[in-house]
Amino acid sequence: MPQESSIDRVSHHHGNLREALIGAGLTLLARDGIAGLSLRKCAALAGVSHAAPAHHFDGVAGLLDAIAARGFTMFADAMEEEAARGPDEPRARLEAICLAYFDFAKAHPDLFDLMFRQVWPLGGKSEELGVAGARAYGVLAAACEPFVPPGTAPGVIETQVWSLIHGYAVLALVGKLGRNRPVAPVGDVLALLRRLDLQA
Amino acid sequence: MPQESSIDRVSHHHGNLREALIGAGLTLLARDGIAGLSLRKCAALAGVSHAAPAHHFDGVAGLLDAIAARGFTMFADAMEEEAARGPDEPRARLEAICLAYFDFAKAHPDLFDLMFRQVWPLGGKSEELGVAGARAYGVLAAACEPFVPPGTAPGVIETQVWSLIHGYAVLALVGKLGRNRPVAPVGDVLALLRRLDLQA
DNA sequence: TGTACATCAGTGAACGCGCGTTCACTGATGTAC
DNA sequence: TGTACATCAGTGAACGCGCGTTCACTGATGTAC
Repeated sequence: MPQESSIDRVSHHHGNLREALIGAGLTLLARDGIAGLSLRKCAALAGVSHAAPAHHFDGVAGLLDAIAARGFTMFADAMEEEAARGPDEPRARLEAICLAYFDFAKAHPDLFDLMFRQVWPLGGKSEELGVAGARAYGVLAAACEPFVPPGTAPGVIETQVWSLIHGYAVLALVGKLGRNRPVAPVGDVLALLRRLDLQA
Repeated sequence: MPQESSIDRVSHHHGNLREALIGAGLTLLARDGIAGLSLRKCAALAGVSHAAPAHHFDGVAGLLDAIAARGFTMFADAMEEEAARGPDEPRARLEAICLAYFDFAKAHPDLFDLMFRQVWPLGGKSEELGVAGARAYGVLAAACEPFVPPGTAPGVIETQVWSLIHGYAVLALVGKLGRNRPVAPVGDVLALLRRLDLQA
């Protein structure tokens, strides 16, 4: 019987350490927040020495980029899945996507934070991150497309919808909305969106 | 001639170290970003040993709270000043305040980031921070008040306006808006706001 | 106006910590023949 | 199918760094008398 189990694997070769490190990063982010995320902790959680990640990522920056990229992929997937669950109709799609946007931010607040932080000063530093971020953007933009009146400058409608939902999500996470009123995701998100009075 | 100059002051008593440390924090934030902000660096920039701040703040957390509180005060001041510069009329006031909101975020991106980060997990940890944050919120809320239709639940209109402008500001800072189109603050902010179709 | 003294606000040395990175190394893998 | 060998992916020890905090200390301030 060949040694196949991944549990009592004796080899010091991991198999897919890159994946394991990204997974460890997501776990740490969820458990301890951004402050609890480090290259050494990811390595430890993946059960590997802290020098091992160097064979897979370009320093800690590379690991963070990869985690953020994974985040954008999960994010895009979540929006697409939610949209696919409802009717294939422009308004229903857009509303589903906005709800998924909010839910994702709420479910993974620290990952969400990392994603939008990581994307910034580096821009397209990592190809992978750029692609994943663009895909997520594309999902929202495509859902907005039916509502773009002819002659409107490109990007305007997306920007408006995006600002609204992103701002609501960020403020909800930050707890500021709780000062005067509790957050009521579904109702509020839809009310907010309808306020824009988009016409298909 | 008594030694009065603050430059060649010989005393190891600083005079107003608390203020100086907050000021140093703002400078570091503007120069090196959040990553470049530490208790030791603030002390160094204020020209004082790194053990000195302990006499004025409860650890590094206390210093960060104080810097964030100062940020909210500057923020509220900026919005009020911009509103005071225009006509005393509801719509002009609200538009001025939204523009000031955006401009502040753009002028002090890392401070803005710290403010909204600091306010979160701790809640009202620092009395000073809570008061300053509430004041900034109050400025925006007051400007929204004339647009609250009778019978509307409290906080709803503020939340909508706030989400929109905050989201736009955050996305602009993060550089995401630049992917498809440049940021055109004045026009875009106002177009966004008008989209809500508020009625006085 | 002068003196004694408690309090205040600094200093600077030392501590331990977790961090990212480097390095020589070694055992496993997989390819060439 | 077996052997030689280059490459790959780990180990673990060591490095230096900046961090926040603590501590005994000291000089300046300001109050009581």
